[in-house]
Amino acid sequence: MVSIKDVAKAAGVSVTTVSRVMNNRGYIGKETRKKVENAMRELDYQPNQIARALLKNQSFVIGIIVPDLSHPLFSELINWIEAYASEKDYKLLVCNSLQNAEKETNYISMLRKNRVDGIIMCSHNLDVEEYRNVAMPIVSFDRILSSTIPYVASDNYRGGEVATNHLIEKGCNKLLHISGPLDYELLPNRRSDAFQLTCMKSGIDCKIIQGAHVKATFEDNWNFIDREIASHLTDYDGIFCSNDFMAYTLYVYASKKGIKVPEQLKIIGYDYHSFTRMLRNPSLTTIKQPLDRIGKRLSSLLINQIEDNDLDRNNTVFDVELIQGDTT
Amino acid sequence: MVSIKDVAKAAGVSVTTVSRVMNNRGYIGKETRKKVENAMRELDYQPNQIARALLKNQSFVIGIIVPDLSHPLFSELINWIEAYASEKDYKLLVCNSLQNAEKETNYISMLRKNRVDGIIMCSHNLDVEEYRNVAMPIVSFDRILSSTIPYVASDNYRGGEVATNHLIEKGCNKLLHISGPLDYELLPNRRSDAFQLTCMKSGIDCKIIQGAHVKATFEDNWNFIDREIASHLTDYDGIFCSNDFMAYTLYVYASKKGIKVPEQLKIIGYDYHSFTRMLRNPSLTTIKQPLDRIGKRLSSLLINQIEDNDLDRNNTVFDVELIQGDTT
DNA sequence: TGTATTTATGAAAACGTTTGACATAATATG
DNA sequence: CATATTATGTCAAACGTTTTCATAAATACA
Repeated sequence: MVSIKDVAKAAGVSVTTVSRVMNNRGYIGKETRKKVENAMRELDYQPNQIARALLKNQSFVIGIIVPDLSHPLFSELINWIEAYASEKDYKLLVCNSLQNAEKETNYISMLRKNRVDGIIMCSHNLDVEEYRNVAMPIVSFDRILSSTIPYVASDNYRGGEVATNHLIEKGCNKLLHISGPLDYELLPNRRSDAFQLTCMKSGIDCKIIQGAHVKATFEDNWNFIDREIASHLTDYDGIFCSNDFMAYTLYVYASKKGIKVPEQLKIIGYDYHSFTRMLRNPSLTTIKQPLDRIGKRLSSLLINQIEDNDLDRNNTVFDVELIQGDTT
Repeated sequence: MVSIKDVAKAAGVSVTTVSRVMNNRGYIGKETRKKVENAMRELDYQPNQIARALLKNQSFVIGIIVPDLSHPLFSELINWIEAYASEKDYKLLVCNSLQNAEKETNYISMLRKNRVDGIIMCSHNLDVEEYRNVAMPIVSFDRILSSTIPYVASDNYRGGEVATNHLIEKGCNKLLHISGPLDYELLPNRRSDAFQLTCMKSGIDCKIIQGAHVKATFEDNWNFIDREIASHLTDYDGIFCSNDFMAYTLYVYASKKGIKVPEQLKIIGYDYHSFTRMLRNPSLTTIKQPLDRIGKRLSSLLINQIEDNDLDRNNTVFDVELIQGDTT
């Protein structure tokens, strides 16, 4: 590959001068600049960013770890993160933890070895201390890792509250909530807290069943419903699902069993990612997380940290929005 | 950050020795090895891959350019590519061209500057010569770039044929095909060729309308149908859409207009990505591209090229599969 | 004219690795 | 005992940049 030396030789100047032309530093003669620029063009010179990164100790790469690359929630998030990051000249190294703790550890270590400038953690399979030891700018999506690691999330509590109240307002008396796994202390668990408290406040019968997994296929969800919910499905007149896939599967299941939605059973989901936006038969009532803002915020928060400018570095919680669909 | 020098100092040996321990080269005393390993552990030493990359002229990073990161076709593809690449210790730098020629050019140049080991091109907004000048291992998805750049695709012609014949077998007489943009010479255009030829062979009336865009939302598709198709929708009894989103939108449109699917109108799509796999109301009849195999193949083809081993380097075309859904 | 300032350029060190060329000690071979 | 082999380790160059320092020429100022 052609290096700065080749350019220097071709232009008849020193490498210093070439570097100065590239970076617009110091004084450069008009003639010299032209000679150098011509040489660069003729040789199709591509400055080696790796060398630069080594010297400056800054790679302009940020790593992102997600639990499932093919999940619309995360692919959309990555989409927005990339959009903002690339504006600021950062590139994205994507890692797919597959919800596997060992893989996640390995990815973190890999990112450290590769001297990325920072990490966006969207996958959470480790204990919080492990993230604290990373010693590198981090931001987190949907989980509090430590007081020094900013997080971004939608207002999960409010989302759960809005969803629950919506069902109640629509006349539901007996509510079920299908939550995600509640074992780790994740912010989406607040949806379930809100569900419970809101029901209590309104004096409404309610129940929570765990079972909405990120990586679940339609069949996984279907089987879960068949196993855990089916027998007392008619006991409920409103169900709040912690994600849209589960909500959609539940709709299909109920329909197939002859239960009319929304007349007999009302269903509300959570997320409103690309899948849900495309869905029209029926369209799903759901709670929208503003993935565009979340993604941009994750990037900007991380980049602020990296560049150590004293702009905003606070945890950010975005408003959610009720999307009225056909299922309530 | 702690460097090899710090480890050497802590272990009381030279940097060469530390390097030897890490890479298992040359002779190392048992005691020495232990001392070095302890020092590495104690200092939490992370060998700088950037320095390594500079020296070895190999970054173990591959770049991938897609037209839309949030599109399930590409996020699934990336998912599989990452799976295989990470097995082989390669990392993925993702780029989102947004179907914009200038952005695509910039990304290619960026990837060159960053000395990625190779590029997987899934976005095609430039003339073929531009790719030939890249001077770096490349593989391409769904487009022939040159005789030296291997491509991977599903058997688009066969897919179009299977789809068309399926409609005919189901009794359709007047067929419409909604194709993607046919301007660039892309392999998916073969679906349209196949449609036309198959109809001719069977002596069936047919028409092709361009309009299935990758980045289209439900509304975009809806408006397109409303504008271009609606008035003569009842003229057709079978429609082959070049992607599943268009097929789904069309289904919803037809239903809303009181046209019974599949009784009065049969609809078949193309892709069978995560959106379609989740869809059950109705499930879509479609042609499946094996994204898992395509993704793995793209990676392995590129890595073979990078590592210059004389394993298989041929263009690869994967069989498609008819997925029988409720819309035909 | 003399001197300070501005402009233009180059040499060399540094970033963190790997590696080929050596150096030395210990052990084996003849 | 001389020599070859094996084991262990050190030195320094190299990868492609940026940047500090030094120097030289040109210009400005008195």
